[in-house]
Amino acid sequence: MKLEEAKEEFIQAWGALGSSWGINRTMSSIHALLMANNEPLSTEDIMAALQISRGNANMNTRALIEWGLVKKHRIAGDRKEFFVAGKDVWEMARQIAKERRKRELNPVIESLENLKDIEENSEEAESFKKRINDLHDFTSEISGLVDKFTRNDRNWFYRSLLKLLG
Amino acid sequence: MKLEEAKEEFIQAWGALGSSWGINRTMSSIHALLMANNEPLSTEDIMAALQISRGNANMNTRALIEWGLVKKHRIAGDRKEFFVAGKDVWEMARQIAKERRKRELNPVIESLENLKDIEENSEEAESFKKRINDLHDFTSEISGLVDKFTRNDRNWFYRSLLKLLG
DNA sequence: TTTATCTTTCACTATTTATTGAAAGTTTAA
DNA sequence: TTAAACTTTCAATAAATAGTGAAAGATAAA
Repeated sequence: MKLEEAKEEFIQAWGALGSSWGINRTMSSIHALLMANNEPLSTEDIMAALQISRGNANMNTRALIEWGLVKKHRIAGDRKEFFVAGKDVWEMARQIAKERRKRELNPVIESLENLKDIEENSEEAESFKKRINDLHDFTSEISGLVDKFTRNDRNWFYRSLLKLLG
Repeated sequence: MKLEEAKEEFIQAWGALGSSWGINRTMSSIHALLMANNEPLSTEDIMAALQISRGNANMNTRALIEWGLVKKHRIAGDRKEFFVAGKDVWEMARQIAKERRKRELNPVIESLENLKDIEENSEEAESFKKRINDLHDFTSEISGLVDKFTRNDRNWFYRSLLKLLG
């Protein structure tokens, strides 16, 4: 397989993965494009490579920067902004986990906490309360795990993971 | 808070969580509705509770059954089909993890494997190969972890998790 | 300053995804 | 069988989401 061909297929696959995880296709394609290229790319490079508009390229590079997956990069003597993806896969995973925990897990946990004080005591109410409680315990544990993962250095998590995979 | 109010808020929250994870809102709302109600509900109950069409209710209950999150339930003397959600949160999480691994993680791993044989040896190609390799190692490890989680009984995973959280 | 270069915004448009509802299909009791 | 009760399908439509491009906003060299 040729390098360019491989890059394209990778951009394709990564874009598809993103979109099945609620991340827009262009955002993950840009991420893949930057991962596939060692050198920093400008907005225009991205526009050309993915055949997208300036506005779209701009919005999505900014989103990637917000997610901590991409950094701006200045090249001396050039006024353009360039972009590079982080090179460490574990660091990338940590950033994604961190963001998703903040954006999605935390609101649900909060919401479940609010649901705990139901005034009724019927059998139906008790059974509902139990489920909400189980769900709360579960999500809190997952949240704790993700927190450990995002806080600690990757070696710590890696060792634990290996132990777990045993 | 009143029970009915709590149920509605729960359906709301669960629906929102689903849609930020690439699962359609109706599907997760139905799941939440069934989790919130101990008794089996019919398609018509679901239509009425969520104000959705018959076709939509049917498609999404079927999807939930495919995902292993909901079961059909027959009530003696009634020709309708009724639906119930599984009661165990860990079992639910396992089913979801299992499905998503199959649908999303596995195709990416396969795709990354295909990208491994690049004929070029330039510095650029080598760097790309390394990233693909790292990504492959990472996703394979995650896949292995998810596999353990979905295969083993929950006590095993629970113990490991506690160790990890420890 | 001014002006050229680059970035951001946002109303509009296009695309994708979800939903409807009516018709076709299936099942079961009589 | 037949017919009522129920389920499924799918073309049409609606809703949600993503993308465009031109204009406005920055920024920095001259």
